[in-house]
Amino acid sequence: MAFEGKLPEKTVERLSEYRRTLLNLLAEGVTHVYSHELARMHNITAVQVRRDIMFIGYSSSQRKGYDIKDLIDAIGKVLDSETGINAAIVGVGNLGTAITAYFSGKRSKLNIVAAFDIDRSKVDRIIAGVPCYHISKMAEVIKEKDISIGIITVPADYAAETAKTLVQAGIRGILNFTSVPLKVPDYVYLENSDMITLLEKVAYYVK
Amino acid sequence: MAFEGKLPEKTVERLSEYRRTLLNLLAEGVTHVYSHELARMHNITAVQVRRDIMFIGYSSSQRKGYDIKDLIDAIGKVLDSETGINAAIVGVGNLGTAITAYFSGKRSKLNIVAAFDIDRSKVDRIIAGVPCYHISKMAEVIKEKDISIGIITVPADYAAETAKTLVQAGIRGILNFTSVPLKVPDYVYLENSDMITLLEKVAYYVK
DNA sequence: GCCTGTGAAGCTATTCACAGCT
DNA sequence: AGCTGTGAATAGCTTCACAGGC
Repeated sequence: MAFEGKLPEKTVERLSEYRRTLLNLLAEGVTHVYSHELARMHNITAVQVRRDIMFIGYSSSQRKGYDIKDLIDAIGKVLDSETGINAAIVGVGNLGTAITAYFSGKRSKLNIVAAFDIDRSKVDRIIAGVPCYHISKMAEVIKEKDISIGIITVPADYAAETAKTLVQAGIRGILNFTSVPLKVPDYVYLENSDMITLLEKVAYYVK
Repeated sequence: MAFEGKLPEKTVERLSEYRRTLLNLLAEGVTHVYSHELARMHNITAVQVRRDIMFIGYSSSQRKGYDIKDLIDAIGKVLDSETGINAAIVGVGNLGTAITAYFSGKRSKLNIVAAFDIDRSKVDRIIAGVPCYHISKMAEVIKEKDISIGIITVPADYAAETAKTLVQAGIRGILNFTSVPLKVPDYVYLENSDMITLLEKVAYYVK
């Protein structure tokens, strides 16, 4: 019966990863896993896996490892919102399209339900299963569709104003794929993913 | 005179970010910054900035803040390889194209010099300034062009074999954008960036 | 015997607090 | 007076070591 405060960031990330592995295993007909198996698949230690699972308050009833189905449910219980969460993507370039496509029909509790772009040729079309609106409609559509997460994949020059519009429209979380550091109020959760930094990091350690 | 062991991971990431901000400031004609200014621009504390700069052994000579040009050089001295580093991207879909485009002509010490895909319609063309080869040529081109970093943006099903081929071809670092956890030998530096996990993380904290 | 759950130790990263420079 | 550089303290994360269950 998982009921706890906030989990460590790293644990949240890994739980998301475990879950996908577990779903794959389940699809292959596997019913149980040991912590050391899951660990090996993720290149981490078995203790780490057990620690993470401990955080969500799940316990394996058997000694045949964790019951995969139960574990998936337990992870869902802490990671997912009961009501479901809607996200929108702003910037339907290559990156935006890639991310949208990645998601099409994957999750049930977390969905990209709208895309926005300035380019009139993209507007009013369906991109990877998601309807695309003109950016001038952002605030309106966000409220209408109860969207709480904004994914920013616009060119750098538009990043700041996009973030501002999203915040004003009442978004609660932003996933920023631009290299521009954004300013958002405390109540908005901001996660950055900067490819240039990632590549420079790899380059540093390769050197 | 920066010469030190290995920097903390987070410091490496932030240095990369500082550098881009500093380059922008320089382009605007600014010559000096205080740690607290740089900090505000990145939503972190001034101590953090100073600590990071301390790690690279740079000292501001003046009390007018850090000399931007000098600081950029100092960061370059630790982050960049003297000889330059070449990278290749495997998988020229939307994501691969986006990343390649992001990089076109940006860095001088770090360049994407080749792209690979199975799709014959993409092969032998120039994608965002980078020549695209058929994946069967991977090992050959990697050796020929002295490529030491591989960026994986292929569909999940091909991720594992792509990594294997890259490693066998002598790559030293991998930047993995698929959601598949990869197995690589110790001497290969692996960095993962998983959009699904990032989005689920935002969803968790928004909830 | 082999696996899980977990207190305690160890390590990494951030923040505090302040001395020193100009 | 206002900024930088840094030892010391704290917080966050991972690993060790082992008790307890089948």
